[in-house]
Amino acid sequence: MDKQMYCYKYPHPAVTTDCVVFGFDGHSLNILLIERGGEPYKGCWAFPGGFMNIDESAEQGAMRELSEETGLELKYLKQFGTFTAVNRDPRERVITIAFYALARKSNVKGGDDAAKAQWFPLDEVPPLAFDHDYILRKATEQLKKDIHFEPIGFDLLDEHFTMPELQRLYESILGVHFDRRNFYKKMLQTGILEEVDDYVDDEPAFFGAHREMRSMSIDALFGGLQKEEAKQVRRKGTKFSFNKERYNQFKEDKNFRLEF
Amino acid sequence: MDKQMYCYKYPHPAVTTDCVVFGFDGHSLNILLIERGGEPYKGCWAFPGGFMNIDESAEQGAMRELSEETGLELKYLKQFGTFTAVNRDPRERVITIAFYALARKSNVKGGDDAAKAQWFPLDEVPPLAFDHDYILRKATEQLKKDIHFEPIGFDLLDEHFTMPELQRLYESILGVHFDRRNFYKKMLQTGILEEVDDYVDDEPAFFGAHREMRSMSIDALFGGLQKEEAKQVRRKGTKFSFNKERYNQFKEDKNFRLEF
DNA sequence: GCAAAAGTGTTCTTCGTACACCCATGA
DNA sequence: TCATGGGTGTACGAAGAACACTTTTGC
Repeated sequence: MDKQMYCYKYPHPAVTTDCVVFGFDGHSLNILLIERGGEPYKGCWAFPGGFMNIDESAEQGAMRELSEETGLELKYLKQFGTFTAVNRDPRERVITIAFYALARKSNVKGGDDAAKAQWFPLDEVPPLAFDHDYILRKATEQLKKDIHFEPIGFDLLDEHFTMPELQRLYESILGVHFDRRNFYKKMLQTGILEEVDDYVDDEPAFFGAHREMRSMSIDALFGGLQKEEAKQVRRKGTKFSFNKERYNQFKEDKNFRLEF
Repeated sequence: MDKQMYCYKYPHPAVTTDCVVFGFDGHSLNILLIERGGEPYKGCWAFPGGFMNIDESAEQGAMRELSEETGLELKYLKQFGTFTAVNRDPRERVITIAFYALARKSNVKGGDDAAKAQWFPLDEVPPLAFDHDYILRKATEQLKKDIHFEPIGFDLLDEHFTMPELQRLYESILGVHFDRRNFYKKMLQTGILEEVDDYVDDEPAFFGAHREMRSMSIDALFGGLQKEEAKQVRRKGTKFSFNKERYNQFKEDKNFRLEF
């Protein structure tokens, strides 16, 4: 069993997958690295990944390795390049198929192959194993391009988020600063955001309990005041959520853009 | 020699490259296919490509195969995806790294591995071998995306081209129709096009030969007429060329777009 | 109560789009 | 001479960019 070998008439490269996992801590963009437990590059930081099995697709392999090494179960991986330089691995000829993933930052623990897994802010990434520095550069370039056209930013935030959080995310990814008012306007007029009444429970008991029972006269009496009051109560940082149905409608419009 | 085998502890997939070559005949977008001379899919049409050698990168392999099978020597290949479905090749586990290329349509002759190579308009492509139909769809999607941001269209045209030619190219790729005036305006205001005086030799001998010798009085005398005449002579379809230096300047501007 | 962050509207400029006529060429 | 295709300018509307003050919250 141990001595079984797989033989081919022509030499075959080994094929690995690598996964660049992005996360957002509210202020800067991070990536998830594992410290390599074995040679080569033992002790160096590298992307989660490993050899693709012969009976799985690259996507499946990348997800399996990600789960084994970090415990993360992500539904979406984006393939952004395959790296084939002849000497990129000292062991043998290895090509790697690279993906990026977007994670809501949660606790990530080390697994089988990884001594440990750890988040690093993008501007404090240590030198990486293999050609992973180069791969990282390509991954961030691709993310920058993609976020202009797809609502992937929301995969990096909690389901409910505030507008300033969203803005900081876009600014981290694109490395630019936006005017707050213009950002609000543009995001809202895409139509894909929904305001969330996170704080509706805090509103005065009268309006909460009797919402359906109010007579016309009470409405008229409290009209202006009621709106004012509700607004004040709700505002502790207005929360929004991404509305996927609306996105599916809007993206058909040729003029729909998420661009800035 | 014939019996030498390459053996590995774990099974390795074979790795191929495939190349989707786009060409433009002045009216519609074409792709270059070869008729397979061997099994599997003997007699089917497929992209030029083949097994990657162990001592070459995927790019090198793709260019080598392209040259061997079609005689084309192209400087730029764009990697747009790696296809890894487990059963995509009946022989063994094969993954393919796919590129697209842009060619100025010239005479392409069959080579070693290909019984013949032939151009097909995109809307008359026959059923293809392996998963090449799927790969073709991905290639055209990628080309559509890329042409918004990179001046790759010019690689499909002769060095000197007319504005209507350029417009037909964009319309073929994007599948839409543009207003001629708006297309002119937009293309010219990108600043990356240069008008070419292809027909300067045709201008009246007097102005051609004596350009530097004309006295003020003659200039004054012929002023309006001269401009008119020169213009008329030059206009047999104004030719433009792509100015790479200017592109390199302009693309730094954050507002630079080739989009429509 | 003070500092930091959230929320909100208007103006100006730029860009996209819609649209019609003249000229040149070649059948 | 007629039909086809190339070449050009303007006016309107939409979207982007610049910009300041008030309210709320947390220390």
